[in-house]
Amino acid sequence: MPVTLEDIAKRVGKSITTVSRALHGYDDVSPETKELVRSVAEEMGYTPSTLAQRLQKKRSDTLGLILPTFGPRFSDPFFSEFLAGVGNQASEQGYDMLVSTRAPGEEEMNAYRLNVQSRRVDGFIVVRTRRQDTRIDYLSSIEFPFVAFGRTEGVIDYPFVDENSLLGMRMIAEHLMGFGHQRIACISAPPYLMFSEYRIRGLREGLSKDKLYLPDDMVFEGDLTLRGGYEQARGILNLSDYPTAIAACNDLMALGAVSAAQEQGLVIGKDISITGFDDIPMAEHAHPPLTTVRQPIYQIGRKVCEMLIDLIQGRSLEERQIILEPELVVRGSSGAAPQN
Amino acid sequence: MPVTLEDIAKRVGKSITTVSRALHGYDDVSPETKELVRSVAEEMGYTPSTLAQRLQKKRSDTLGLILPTFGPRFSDPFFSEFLAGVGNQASEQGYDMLVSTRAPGEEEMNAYRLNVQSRRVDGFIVVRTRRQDTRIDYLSSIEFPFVAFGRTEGVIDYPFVDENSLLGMRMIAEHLMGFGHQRIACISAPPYLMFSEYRIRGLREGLSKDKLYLPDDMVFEGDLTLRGGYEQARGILNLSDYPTAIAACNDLMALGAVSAAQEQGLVIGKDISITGFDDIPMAEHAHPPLTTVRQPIYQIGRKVCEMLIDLIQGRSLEERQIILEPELVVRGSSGAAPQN
DNA sequence: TTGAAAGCGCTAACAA
DNA sequence: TTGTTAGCGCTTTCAA
Repeated sequence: MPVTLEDIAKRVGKSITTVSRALHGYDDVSPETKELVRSVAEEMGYTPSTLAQRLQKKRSDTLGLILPTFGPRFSDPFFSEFLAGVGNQASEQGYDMLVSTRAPGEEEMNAYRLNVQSRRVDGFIVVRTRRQDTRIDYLSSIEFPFVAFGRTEGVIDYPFVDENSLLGMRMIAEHLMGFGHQRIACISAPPYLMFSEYRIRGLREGLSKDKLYLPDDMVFEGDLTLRGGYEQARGILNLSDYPTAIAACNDLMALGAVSAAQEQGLVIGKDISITGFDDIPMAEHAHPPLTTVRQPIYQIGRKVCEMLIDLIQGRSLEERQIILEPELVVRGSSGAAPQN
Repeated sequence: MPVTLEDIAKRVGKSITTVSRALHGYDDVSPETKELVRSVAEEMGYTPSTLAQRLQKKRSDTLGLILPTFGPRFSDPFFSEFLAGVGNQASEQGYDMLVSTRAPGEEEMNAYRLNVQSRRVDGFIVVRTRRQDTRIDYLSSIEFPFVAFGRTEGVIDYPFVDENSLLGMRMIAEHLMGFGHQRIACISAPPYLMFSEYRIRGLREGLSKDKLYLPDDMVFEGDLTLRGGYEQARGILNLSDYPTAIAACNDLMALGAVSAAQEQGLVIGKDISITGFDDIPMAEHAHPPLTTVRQPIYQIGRKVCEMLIDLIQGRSLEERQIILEPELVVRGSSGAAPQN
């Protein structure tokens, strides 16, 4: 049986209240009592029951994070790194993190509702935002604390952190055009995701500066996985007059595309250029290393978490809506457009 | 303010006790009351306070999972998949999952102790076991429920799930020997990890069947990351008379090794064979796809979680110690040894 | 079939 | 400086 305040109280011959206050360092307890209580608590190996503390304080000191995933073989390096960021920040600030995975849909919404209503978490971190995002609609409507990683369509009045995808893809466009590429394909993300639009638009806008166009039939929708990138790239490479560059909307798909191109005997960065987005650790160590746009995922995780805790504790955020400027990382997977 | 039992009690003009029993479907409540209570609860949007329930039941209904990670750029596909398995099983059985990341060491042990003593979790899942594992020593010594993924040195009397690494690497050895490889290097895992020993030993035993040897200077210690595999492989390829095959102890390092070899202009599966272990999703989609040993990571996660819940709920396990037989997956990264 | 009362372990307002 | 009391929201004996 774990040691309780009562056990200590009995041992030192004081009331539970006094013991509680002594342990919290309140200064309306005599130094001697304080010292006594502390040493006895230490000796008895006392640790307060979080359950009891939480019930009394009416807080769970817990942050919720529901990862949107499809199928069992979930393995997105992006999420693991984000998770590490959130998790480390949370534990530094004394918060627990409740993690689960759920495919987008009703089940997912139920998970949000259950966690809210049963008061299991004090706030949520919402990742991979959608153009119309029922999670955000719900949390906003009940004024439940949350911070989003990403934006949604329309006017946004909730706190979020996002990277400037538009600019990121514009940089990719300029980079590729600088290499003389004129025919460029895009492997995009599912259109219901907000960043999908930003990234395609960024690419379009970038290309238009040199009077280049990205026709709709040069946009191939991928599912953000390696396999998805691989499959879309195969489709692209089967075209009679396939493009000289492929800009994928995340690194995983870019890596899949690299794989498909190599399978056809193409030399990446020479016969064809392929770019990604995110700069996951693997991007640097792929062969050839991937030209991509860096998002400081771990740092974003920390930041989002910190904002959420501020929100929960009623502090006002100095920055409520943060858009990070991306950084182009040029590596071997992109090069001069082939002449012919 | 959330709806409480008391609110409902007032509305229906009954006692809190009766409401509680009605909602739990006890049959010492009249059908009418039961029906009334239920509809009112529904209408008022009642959800019980987990905090209160937990305090009263003296259970947290929460499973702990502390991922051992080094540094911020944590992105191990292996863990994400395992996490998904554990998480899905947990939520199906009504358990929450408390996840955190900690580098092995004192901080990590403190996290275990804190979670135990503050009664934040009912049990732990211990991953990536070490030869001498203080986490397991600690949990065993206080008889706290846990299930390990992996084994430790010596006699084992705790519940675990593990794959047969020994056999897995033996299969790799046989596979490579079948292709005529005679000089084989190993990129191993940090030696404090238990599976590191099994895998090296498996490789050794396998090779010895054909009277081949794995000298100590052909074992290169990697850190299980892409970069680690890359760096060790570069070292290996710098040897004047480098081996014709590299057996890495996990897929991530194998992929790093592939990258290093390709950088030297080698054709994988022809000039040099490289194998992995785990069969992470990426293994299939790498170029060339990776020959490896499959571990059903997601399923293992589910199983470990299920066992832990059985343990917590006092059921006896039908199988307390499970060793899964591995499956060799032959793909393009391995082939006939080059002649010369 | 129902309710009163106790208690899970803690914090905090108030009184002494 | 300390203790008494109440209460967080729930479950569960015990008595009616």
